[in-house]
Amino acid sequence: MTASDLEICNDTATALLGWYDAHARKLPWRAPPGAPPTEPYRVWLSEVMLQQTTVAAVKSYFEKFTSAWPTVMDLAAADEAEVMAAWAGLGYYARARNLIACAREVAGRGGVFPDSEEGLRALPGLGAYTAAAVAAIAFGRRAVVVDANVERVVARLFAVEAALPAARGEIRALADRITPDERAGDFAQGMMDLGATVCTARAPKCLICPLAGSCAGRASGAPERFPVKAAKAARPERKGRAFWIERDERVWLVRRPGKGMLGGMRALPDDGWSARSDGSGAAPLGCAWRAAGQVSHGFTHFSLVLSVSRARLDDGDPPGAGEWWDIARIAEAGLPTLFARAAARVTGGGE
DNA sequence: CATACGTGGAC
DNA sequence: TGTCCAAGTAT
Repeated sequence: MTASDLEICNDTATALLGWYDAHARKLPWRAPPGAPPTEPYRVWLSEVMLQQTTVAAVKSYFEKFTSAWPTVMDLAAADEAEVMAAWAGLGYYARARNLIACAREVAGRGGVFPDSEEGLRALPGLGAYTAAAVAAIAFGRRAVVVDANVERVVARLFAVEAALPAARGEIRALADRITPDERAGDFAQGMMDLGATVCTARAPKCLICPLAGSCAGRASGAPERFPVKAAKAARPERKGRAFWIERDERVWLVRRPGKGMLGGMRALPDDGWSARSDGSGAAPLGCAWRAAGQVSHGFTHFSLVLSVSRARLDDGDPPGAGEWWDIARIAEAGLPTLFARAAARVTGGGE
């Protein structure tokens, strides 16, 4: 990098930090600019919750988790089923499984998080982004923090023509160039705030952007063209069935296998639908089923039309392993949204 | 490098 | 209404 390049990068960091000082969003897990950092537990918890998830969706979950489990030691000692149920509705449930595993690993270290990016990266559920974010935000380490916001801001700033995901390496190298040695945590959060509120995916607000003066994307006249993205595959539509089995004001719930779709979560019994294929259509019991409606649900890589059937089982064994759950307390079962919607078809609650 | 993995909001 | 998108990680 030439001396003049270096100057441009320093100016970028300075402008971004100045903007952050004045415009930082106030968030429950965030220390104000310049203040002592939030404790590592809260930074880590928020970062895991925020993976592929909007700030608005995370807020209530963050409050719920920090109230129930104020420290990483509390979370490590928590009942797994309670943690999974508390996560219900937030999606990407592998995060919750990894959250528990990570808390227990940290508890084994006396409740102390590693303070280096490399040490953090070795923990379950912490990839390149989260390890860098926690190192920078909680420990003030210089780390190159690249999430979707930073990718977009950097791709526009430098008018990166290569398409994602192949452009990841190039964008990361550019992000490295503009990351300052000091205040790396504020810089990272400032870049993310800028991406979330100014340099937005659609209709970027270049007129109020602190980096507009040096932005190649803006100079090109079409900043919204960046980052260039590869075309996505079409998502198939699958059909499946779910079964509401009722006895004495209770419903039969199962727990899904630890891995795969909705892994580890409570659920209604179903007919084995998956991203790869429709369900078998077969009911788990030979009894009088009544149709209770349909739920259309979009997942990331496929969409599902789920037909809900109900039956009363007054005597005899319910199918497989599971538990009878009080219908009046169905909201506390921690059903993922798909099954919560299916249950609502029967109970009339929610939708 | 590609794929599996949730959900809700914006347009 | 359908499509895109969001503070990604694991395999």
